[in-house]
Amino acid sequence: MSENIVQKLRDQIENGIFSGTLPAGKRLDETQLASQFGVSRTPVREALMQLSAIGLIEIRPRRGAIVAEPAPHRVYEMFEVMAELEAMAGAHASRRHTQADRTALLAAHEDCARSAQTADADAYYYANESFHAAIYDASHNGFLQEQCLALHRRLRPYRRLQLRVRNRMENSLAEHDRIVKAILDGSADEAAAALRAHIAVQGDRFSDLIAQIAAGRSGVPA
Amino acid sequence: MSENIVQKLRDQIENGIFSGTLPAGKRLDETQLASQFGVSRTPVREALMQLSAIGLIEIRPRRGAIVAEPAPHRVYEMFEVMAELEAMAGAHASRRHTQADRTALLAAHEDCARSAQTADADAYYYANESFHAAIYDASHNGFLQEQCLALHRRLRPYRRLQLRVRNRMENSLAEHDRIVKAILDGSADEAAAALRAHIAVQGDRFSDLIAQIAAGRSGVPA
DNA sequence: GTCAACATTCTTGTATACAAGAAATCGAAC
DNA sequence: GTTCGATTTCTTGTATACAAGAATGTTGAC
Repeated sequence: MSENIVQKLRDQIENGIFSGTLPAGKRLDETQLASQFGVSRTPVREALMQLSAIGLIEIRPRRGAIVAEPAPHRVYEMFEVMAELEAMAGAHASRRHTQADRTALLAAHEDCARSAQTADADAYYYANESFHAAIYDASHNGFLQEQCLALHRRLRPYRRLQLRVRNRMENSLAEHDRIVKAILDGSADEAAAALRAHIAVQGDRFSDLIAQIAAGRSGVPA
Repeated sequence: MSENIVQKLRDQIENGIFSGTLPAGKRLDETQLASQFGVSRTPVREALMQLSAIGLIEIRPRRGAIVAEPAPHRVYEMFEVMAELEAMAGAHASRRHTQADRTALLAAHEDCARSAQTADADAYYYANESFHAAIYDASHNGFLQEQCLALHRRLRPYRRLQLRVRNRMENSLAEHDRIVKAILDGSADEAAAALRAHIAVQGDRFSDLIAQIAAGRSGVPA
């Protein structure tokens, strides 16, 4: 029961950030959070520090914590790194996968296909997470797996926006197909290239989105 | 002056870990550390949590913190990831470097050469850090730079052991030469390959070292 | 003599009190 | 009317007190 208070707080605040209840730039008052969750400031501070370590919030000395608001170009940089890490995971997976890995990867892939067929964006979203997790798993590099999961998680809110884009699900599924084939074939370079492209396109789409928003803002008078 | 207490504690403990004063597996008693540094337990706890976030120590609920003792294969995994991140940084650097980047990279390279000539392992060690930092810098991807610096730092104690190995400095310098040429030439693939090899060899050497120690331990009766 | 259970002690986890720095507001002077 | 400064208030940073769980040692029974 102990120490889970911090964990719980961390998750709650994190959810608040992902769900938009706590928008970027929002100030996080320790006292207020403490009374809101019915605990003292101590565990709140610890939770905030953990979130700060992940990069989700920013703690400015003596000036409190705010929800981090990474500049768009920073998010793009993160997608660049993510692409490379995924490519690496794919390359290793293609060389090291076991029979169990094959099974898991194919199962996740079929889940994605099902969700795409019914055009269920939410279901696709979760199936997609499992798909990528299966690749990390098959890389048989525990550290790489951790890094990928952490970054994947951190980019979640930016990826989520993108499934709305027209045909994104179909395209994504086609890309998955190429990835699966390469991994099961043991073609490390092809797997890496396919994954690199699969992720890079998300960074590009994110950039487009930002550009659109910027254009919309400056073009249309408020 | 405030908040630096935590920073200071973090650095002190970190130094203790790197220097071996706090060996892996050592239990870190909050009360003891607090009285040792003349502060209360609160900032000590915060420092420990930060170190835990980096992965340098491990906090077991209700059972205190111990200096992390990553399994050798985990360290090897970390070198694998480091190799890929450095390769990525090198590739980007070769495409994006500015005149200032060239200058900085060459200066760091020459520093390394000087240290190697005088066979000054410590000096080489620091020059080498600057050399790699210059590459991260030239990648013009701030997030990648942060990730590289963090991992580089975390692998520091394992890298440090290796300069003692015969001819390691000369070989390292030759590898640096290849890397510099590739980056300044704008040959992204060659830069990536050179850096990947440069780091991978360290992982291999680490493995050899572990194997040697294991063999020595089981071979020679205590 | 050994094993198990209970009690004691030690350490962590949480709450609260206190101190110090930052921000905001109010007032005065230009 | 605006700007600069001081005071007050609010929030964070640190210390300490208290509670709860884990580890260890002792005692008793088999």
